Amino acid sequence: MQSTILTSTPKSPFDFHSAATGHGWYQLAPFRYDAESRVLTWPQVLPGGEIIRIALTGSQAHERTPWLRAEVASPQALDQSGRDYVNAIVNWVMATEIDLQPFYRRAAQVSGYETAIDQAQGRFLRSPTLFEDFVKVICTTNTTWAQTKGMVRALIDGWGQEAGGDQGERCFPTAGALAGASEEALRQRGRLGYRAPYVLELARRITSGDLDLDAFRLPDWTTIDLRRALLKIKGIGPYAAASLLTLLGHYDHLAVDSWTRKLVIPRFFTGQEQVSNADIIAFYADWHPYQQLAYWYYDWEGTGETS
DNA sequence: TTCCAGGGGTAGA
DNA sequence: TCTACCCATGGA
Repeated sequence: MQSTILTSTPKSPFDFHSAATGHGWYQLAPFRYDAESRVLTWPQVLPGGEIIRIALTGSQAHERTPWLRAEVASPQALDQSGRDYVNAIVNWVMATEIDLQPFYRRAAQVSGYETAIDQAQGRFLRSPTLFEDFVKVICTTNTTWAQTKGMVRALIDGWGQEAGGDQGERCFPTAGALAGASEEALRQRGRLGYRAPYVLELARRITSGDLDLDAFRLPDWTTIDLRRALLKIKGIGPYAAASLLTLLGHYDHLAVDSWTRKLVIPRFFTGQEQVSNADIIAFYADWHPYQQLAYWYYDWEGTGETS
């Protein structure tokens, strides 16, 4: 096993722990996060089929110069293209390119965002591929978090490549691997239930070249067009599209779901009956284009609410 | 047993 | 665009 160290410089400010744990993704396999040592690890298939293991660490909010460090264990030493590939992946996963300063400038004018600013919160951990994020988002719909974790685990156990190592780790399955599965197997063994045809169609469209998820990363999408394109994919509805928009760095579409209402109404609409979703969207309108960050990174716990 | 989880597709209006 | 209805799964 060879070891390669790769380093990069995220946009300032950057806090590795905040970036890793900003939302629940770090709890989903094949990610593993050690909160004590603050190391995020996962096994990764390279385009050539080689399996590597990535261990990420990074700077804390108050360090003068932000840094991200990837320790890569691979069967053979990484060549330049392998290093470039891993570099691109780790920076994508940690969302290091996002400039949070405009959001902080706005947030500094109101209370409730002191923790977010102090701890450099505002990034959302992404999976190495958009396929993985699309599947995981589909696995969060109309179910509990415990079951989401179970579905992702079952997909990895059933269709992910073995990563070696002493704990029987596996990679997240490629689109090709899931495209070859039967719907029945995804329903039962993958625990996807009625989501199975959605994941299967997604995997098959990608494998056939009918759908290129990476096109969604292009910077020239308007949020409204991107959302419209996401909604055309089977299994992606308003909630899932909003989650994916956030992961893709579009924060100017606030998705109001049952959880949003549970947090926002008692805090900002006390005593009001019949608060509509439109009322909540209007409440956040002057945060444009950071509505989603304003909602997500408000210090709900600091106000007695739980999140 | 029944309900429901930070939904989504479809038919029908 | 909106509403009713159905869709698997598993924990409470």
